[in-house]
Amino acid sequence: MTEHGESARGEAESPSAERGRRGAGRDRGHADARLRSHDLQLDERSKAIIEALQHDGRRSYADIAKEVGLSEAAVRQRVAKLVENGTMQIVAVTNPMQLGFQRQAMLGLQVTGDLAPLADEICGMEQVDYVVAAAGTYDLLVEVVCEDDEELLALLGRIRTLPQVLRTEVMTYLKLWDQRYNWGTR
Amino acid sequence: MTEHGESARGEAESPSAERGRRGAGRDRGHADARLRSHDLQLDERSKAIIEALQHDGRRSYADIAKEVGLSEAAVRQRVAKLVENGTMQIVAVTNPMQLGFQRQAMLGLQVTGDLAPLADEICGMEQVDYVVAAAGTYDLLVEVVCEDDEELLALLGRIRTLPQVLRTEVMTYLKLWDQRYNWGTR
DNA sequence: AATGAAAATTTGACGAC
DNA sequence: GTCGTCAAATTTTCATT
Repeated sequence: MTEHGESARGEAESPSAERGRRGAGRDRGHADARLRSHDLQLDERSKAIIEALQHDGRRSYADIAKEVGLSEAAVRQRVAKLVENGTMQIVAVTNPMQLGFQRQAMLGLQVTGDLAPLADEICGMEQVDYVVAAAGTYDLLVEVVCEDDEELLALLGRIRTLPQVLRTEVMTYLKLWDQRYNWGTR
Repeated sequence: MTEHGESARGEAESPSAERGRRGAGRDRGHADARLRSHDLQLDERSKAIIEALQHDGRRSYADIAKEVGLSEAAVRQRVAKLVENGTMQIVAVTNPMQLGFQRQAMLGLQVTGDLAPLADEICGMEQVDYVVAAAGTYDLLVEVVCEDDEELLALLGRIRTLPQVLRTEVMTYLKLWDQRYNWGTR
């Protein structure tokens, strides 16, 4: 079944399906904003389904069904809906460290001018995995993942060269303590 | 993703399976550090497998096999190994916004004393989804996801009350631009 | 890594609540 | 609209090479 595979990402283009928290796909605005957060009211069983899949995205529907007290078909339908909604997506997430990316950092950028085009340009850089506009000291927060210091240095050079970037602060990661993705079920 | 997540930061039970990037699980130290990043050399087919699963974590092995030119069994074995290693994990990631968490922020903390116990305590707060020790202006970067401003305010109150926290800067998220999780295959 | 057979799961359709 | 049952198709598992 390529299917469910497909359906799962089928809409890859589908908005929220594209991202979870950091590390999830890359969706930006939600294309289908039909469903607003306040419209969503998950019952306990859907939450349980999400929790199960947050632990193991390939767990069988039958297995989950037994756990939450629904039929396999019901679980399947709910998962499909959650994915269509963009409420959830099932994906592989990789470990940068294990893959040889040993230098991660958060960049705090103070910029001038229109944020959108700048953000787009920065998003286009392959070492960048997270770009968010913020209110506070920095206008843009950018998380980057590099193989080593040399790559980070080169990246900083490119970013600082951008005309709109006034100041760049580098917050090098020393140790990652915690990271979660269990929204909606806490 | 304990895998990469985990390996990155922990060895949760399944290491990387527990986290991707932000938003992935919550692994911290890697128990099975057998595999160090520099030991890892993925061939093109494993990369292709990872890429396929990054798009759709439930895609069938048979389907992937056709695409990468391996047998189903081979794909399955490689995936199992990648997950065991903590290089990758397949999980559901949810969209905070869609689930009613409309206030996200990055907190920059300046602290004193031993970082570890403080980081652990902050990790224990349910609104916290990402804690990283950094070099720079802030000792600790904490990403939080709240339902609303009231919850954020309450959380800030708790954090600022902690004896070790000298200063807290709040960088409220205005717009999420990009978020990726395709490490290892860029 | 690949093959083949057995077991389990997913899929799609249909009916019921 | 959501759920459950059922049979068919597909996939996964496991032993084997």
